[in-house]
Amino acid sequence: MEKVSKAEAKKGLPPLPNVERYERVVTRFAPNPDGPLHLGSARPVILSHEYARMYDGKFILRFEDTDPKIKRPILHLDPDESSEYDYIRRDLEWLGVSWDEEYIQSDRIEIYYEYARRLIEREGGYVCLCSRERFKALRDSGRACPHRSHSVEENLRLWDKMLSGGFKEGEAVLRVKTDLSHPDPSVRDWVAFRIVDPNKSPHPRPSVAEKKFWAWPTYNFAVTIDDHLMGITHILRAKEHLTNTVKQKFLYRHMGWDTPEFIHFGRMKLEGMVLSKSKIVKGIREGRFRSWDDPMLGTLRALRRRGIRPEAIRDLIIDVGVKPSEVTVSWENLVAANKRYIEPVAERYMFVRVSKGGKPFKVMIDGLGKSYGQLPRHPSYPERGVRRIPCGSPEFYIDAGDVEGGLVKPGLELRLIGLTNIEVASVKNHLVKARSIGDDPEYAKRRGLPIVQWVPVSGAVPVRIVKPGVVESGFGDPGLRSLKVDDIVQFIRYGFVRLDEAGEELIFYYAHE
RNA sequence: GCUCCGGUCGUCUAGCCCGGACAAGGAUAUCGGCCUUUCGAGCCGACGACCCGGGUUCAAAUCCCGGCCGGAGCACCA
Repeated sequence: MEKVSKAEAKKGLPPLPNVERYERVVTRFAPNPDGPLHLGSARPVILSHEYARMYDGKFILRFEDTDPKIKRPILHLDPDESSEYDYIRRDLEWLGVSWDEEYIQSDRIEIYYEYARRLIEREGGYVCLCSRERFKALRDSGRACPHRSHSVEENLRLWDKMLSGGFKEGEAVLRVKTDLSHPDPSVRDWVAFRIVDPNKSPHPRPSVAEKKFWAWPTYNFAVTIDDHLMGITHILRAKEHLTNTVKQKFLYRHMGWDTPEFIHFGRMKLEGMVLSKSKIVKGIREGRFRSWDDPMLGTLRALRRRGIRPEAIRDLIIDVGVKPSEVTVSWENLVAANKRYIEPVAERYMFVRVSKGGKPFKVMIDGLGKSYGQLPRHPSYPERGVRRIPCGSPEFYIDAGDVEGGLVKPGLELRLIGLTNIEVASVKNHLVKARSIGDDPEYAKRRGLPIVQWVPVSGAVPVRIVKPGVVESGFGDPGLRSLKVDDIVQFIRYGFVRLDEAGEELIFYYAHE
């Protein structure tokens, strides 16, 4: 009860500006489907979705796949995906985000063509035949290119030629008239459509490729048309889009449309995590990462595999809010948010590591008068009961770190949690001899004995734990056999882990302490 | 280089628009205590910040100017 209310007590988002101007708040998330989502992309998702929810509005998912050449969309990431771009949908669903409408821009090319025509007719755009270099030279000195003064008729004729494949790549573009003296040269008459040869660079989606489009809208054009057509009222995006907003406002003006509210926030990085798509691709190719869900990565699927809960990510993003400055969230902040969710549900198990060389440390206990140990499933919730851990013989594996760290030495006393107190007699070649000195936990407490975890040799379960950059091996207690894949448990004195694969050996992914 | 935008405890954040009850609040981390058959969780306490310099004002974290530092953009990418 306490913990739940604490997680929910997280402060909400600040109000959105000018909500009263609109009948209903409409937000959207518009990813380029060229890779799975990561923590950075989760920010616009969560924020947009959360605001839509907060105002009982509408949330739209829109795939922006209008570049078949440079940022080629990826259709599938996993073999079992039935439909195109499913990996994005899965990431969103995992995050707990649901959308009211979904669009794919490559299905809407003809719509953009229609609005391009209108733009030309409203004298807001023109077909430019300058080479890239020539236009740049003119633009940088604030001069118009000769095509800017073409008549509407001439522009329409050239536009049709663009559509019908009459121009090769680079020979013509459709430009939006802006301000030739705008301080930012990239704003001056920006490109709305370019030519992409459908034979050389077919769109990855077969249904689109077969239409053989020659003219492709740029991001700024397609976004503006769609945002208007879909009735988006509040656009939340990273501040890398600041100049895009400037550019898009010219198009809104040409078309006679009201502009929505633009809200820009800084980038969000996660300390020590690789988020950059290009770095991930490079790392996978070079073999430094196993795949898109390598535990070193900040992709959502990597975090999920490690046992990070989507609720924690949501809390974190809402806590960070919409500030325009860049933030680097520390891993500890995420861990703290995550613990709030997993600590109350994670049952306790025991795991011991073997030594570096792969050999386990074994302790043989003289005078152990019992055949099982006992551990509460969760110490804070005794009502969940206790687990009996049978031990056929008085032989146990103990953690290599405890022995190597000096906790286990002749003459020293310690307590095997939930089992017994012992006095160590000797330590030789990975074999510890000890004798039981009673089971009383009060004794251990009074004497301040170190309390360590253990695993009975009979029934010990081989365990591997994948951590960022390393894999640790050891044994887990027999109770582990009843776990299912995806279960998150706590290994006592080790940390939280998620069961990833259950075979003869159990493979866990490490979350955090 | 040019054009924008930012700088509050180690980290994240509230406050800044509309100066005063802010000798700056919360979270997390750290340290100490309590509790506990985990070095977990919980509870209590401690530590800890307004980038710097000027100006305006009775009064500045809040307004103005300069500097420094950081970020984003400068594509026929999204």
